[in-house]
Amino acid sequence: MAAGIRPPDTLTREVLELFGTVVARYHAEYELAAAEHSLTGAQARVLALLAREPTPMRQVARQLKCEPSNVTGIVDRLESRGLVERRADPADRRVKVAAATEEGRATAAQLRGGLDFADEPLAELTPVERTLLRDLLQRMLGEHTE
Amino acid sequence: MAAGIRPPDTLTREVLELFGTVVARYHAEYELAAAEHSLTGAQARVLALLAREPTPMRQVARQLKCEPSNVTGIVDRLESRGLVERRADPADRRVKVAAATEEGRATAAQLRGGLDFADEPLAELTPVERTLLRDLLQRMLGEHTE
DNA sequence: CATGGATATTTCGTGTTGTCAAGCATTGCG
DNA sequence: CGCAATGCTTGACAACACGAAATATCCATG
Repeated sequence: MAAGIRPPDTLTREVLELFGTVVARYHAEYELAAAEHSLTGAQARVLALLAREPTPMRQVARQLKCEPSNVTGIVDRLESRGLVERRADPADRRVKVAAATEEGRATAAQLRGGLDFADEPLAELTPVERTLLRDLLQRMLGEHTE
Repeated sequence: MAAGIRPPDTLTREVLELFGTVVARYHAEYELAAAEHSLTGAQARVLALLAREPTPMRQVARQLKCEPSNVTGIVDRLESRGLVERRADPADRRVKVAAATEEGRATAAQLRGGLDFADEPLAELTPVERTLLRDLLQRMLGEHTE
């Protein structure tokens, strides 16, 4: 915090590189798990989100960090497969609440189960290590939470 | 290792969730950093790759985990901006080696510098913690390395 | 050395994701 | 009421991803 200039720390670089690899792998695994249910990554993400709780379109967009117009298409495709449905919000007739159907929730559950990427190696770590990892990650995220 | 069945460990779930968040943030930051150079995420990834060392198309595809036909377009766009060039491989006239130009390498360097996401919070960790984080990540990746 | 199978790249067609601008309905405030 | 703000959709467009087919080159085998 003292100096604005940060020398190119080898260790930091190394960790960054590793994170990049982890991110890439995580993505690939997620995409793969989704594909097993004939879903794209984006569709799987939205479905997972809606399986948690019904959500207005606009909020979905916010959580996906994309434009609302984009969500329309994704939900369209999920809806046409019967995994999601649009409901009217009685409190505000402008908003449409997207909600996972019974089948949608089942698919989301299977999807979560199939996401075995980090699961497996994580199991190799001792509880102490896992706790440490969790804390480190939390600190990394805490710094940038808006 | 003993039992095939793994109970839904709360701590593991928590870490997984955190990884999901980290991945999401990493992606968003990367996309943003790329956008500042009028590049898409995919273009930035390929450029970073080629700035390291010239690489045949097919290997780029392998590292990107995508179809070779896809790389053609991405390199096309980078080439049209003068950031990348295609060279013939004297040893095998089938392969085209994509290489970053001088300008491409400069852009890649700037891009790396702008990737301040994990950098910042990582600086808060002690060297011991960073080392631990590195080892944990390596173990996670080591299990699944092909 | 010629034939043919494998490999590297590109092209084409298609679907999904993402953006932005415009449009429509509804809400809520002055 | 009038009117800006809000929520969602539509349309046009670029990028990206896949798969199949085309082309060129390599290499092993006969």
